[in-house]
Amino acid sequence: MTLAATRPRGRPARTARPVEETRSAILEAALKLFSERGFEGAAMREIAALAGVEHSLVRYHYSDKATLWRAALARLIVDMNAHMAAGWRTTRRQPPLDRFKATLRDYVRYCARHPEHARIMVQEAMGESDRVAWIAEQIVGPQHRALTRLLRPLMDQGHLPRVPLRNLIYMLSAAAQSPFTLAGEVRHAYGIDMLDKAEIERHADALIALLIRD
Amino acid sequence: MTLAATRPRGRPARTARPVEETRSAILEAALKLFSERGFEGAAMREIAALAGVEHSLVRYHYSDKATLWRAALARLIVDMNAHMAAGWRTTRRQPPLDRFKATLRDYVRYCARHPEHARIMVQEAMGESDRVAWIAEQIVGPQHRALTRLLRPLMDQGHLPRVPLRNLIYMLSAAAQSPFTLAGEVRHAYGIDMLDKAEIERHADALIALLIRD
DNA sequence: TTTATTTTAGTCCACCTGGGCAATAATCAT
DNA sequence: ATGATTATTGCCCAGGTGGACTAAAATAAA
Repeated sequence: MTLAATRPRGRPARTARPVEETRSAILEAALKLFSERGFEGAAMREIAALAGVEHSLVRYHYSDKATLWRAALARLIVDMNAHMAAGWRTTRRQPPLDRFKATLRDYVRYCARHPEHARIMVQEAMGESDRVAWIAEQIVGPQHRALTRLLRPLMDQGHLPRVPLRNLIYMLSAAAQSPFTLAGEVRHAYGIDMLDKAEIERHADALIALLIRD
Repeated sequence: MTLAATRPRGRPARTARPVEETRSAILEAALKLFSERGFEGAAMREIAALAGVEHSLVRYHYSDKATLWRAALARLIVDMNAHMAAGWRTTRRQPPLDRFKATLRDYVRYCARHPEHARIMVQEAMGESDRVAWIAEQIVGPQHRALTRLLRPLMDQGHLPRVPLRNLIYMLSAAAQSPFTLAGEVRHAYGIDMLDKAEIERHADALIALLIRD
């Protein structure tokens, strides 16, 4: 009893964009909506719409909602590692303390560009879902091990406050991320756009001043 | 065509608990679920169930989902103000720097006991909802004004790093909250319970060491 | 060419969602 | 005692949800 002139089923003629572009668009949309509304709050149909695609296609590429979530986060990590590694290489021959300062600044820039990162971490870190375990194992573990190697010698030389490394890492990351994670709040409370280049650098300066003792 | 022996409609005989207790239970449940799953993710029926109440009753006391959310957050603020004000009074005759340290410690304790607070802030701070505006006006504004009055003289005396106050406030709060907001992650990554008394005090020590220069 | 695989879109479903509404006992005011 | 108000429940609804399944064109393989 179909009466409206509906488009026929199936793959449309005139092929659209290449597959990798489609997958990429889906992951990007997923990241945005998961970070804005949480896992349950983000609807797959909405993610599909944002990626300009039908909702069944999302389930074709990523069979589950959970699978989609994991794929989106995996991409986030790859991006972050690439960003930080690039910055790390460009400071190759500098003295360790300067190198650390540059890395901090680089991390602040990353936080500004990818506020979804911290937001998703917070959203998932409480519930009983197995997503927490996945995050802890895939992301937090490696990241903290790397940070420990970086921070310990600096602390031994007195450039950092002498506190348990674990606590320092959590304070450091949170302090770097916070104004960008809460950018909407800052905008409403202060009328300031945290994504402004000058604001980002100002915050990097503040973080360095807070941490480093030289 | 009802065939099962269903309980009759209406208020049940043998009155249950007093109203204020019911309302309180609802707000508590709401706070828990909103913080764990976000505004959209938390279902009113689930909130009701957690409060041991039928879902229509939630809508009787708090007509909207949005209204319920506001009521829950309002209660959170009242609790926080009470907690912090109490601590503030007990340090009455101490020198300002000691008083500030004690306040920091007290704030860390509050963060440990109420991780929902920070989690909800993060969850709402991005979307376009009017809840962000509400938070900025009702919570962030007053809080930051009070903190500014507290921090400025200490910074002038060189007890704090000389950075823009706004950035300092965001870094300070985030650093205090972070390991408790992410308690689930910490548990998975380090096998440590952040709600343990010793861990809480350890983090307070770390925060004080990070901030204060004397 | 024919055939199999890949990538896309449409449809259906059982379930859950927030909200609306009526029923009803408890409580309070008169 | 009676009538209004308060606090609670049960039930209904239109709309949205994730997921299973089908239809069909594009592409690769034979």
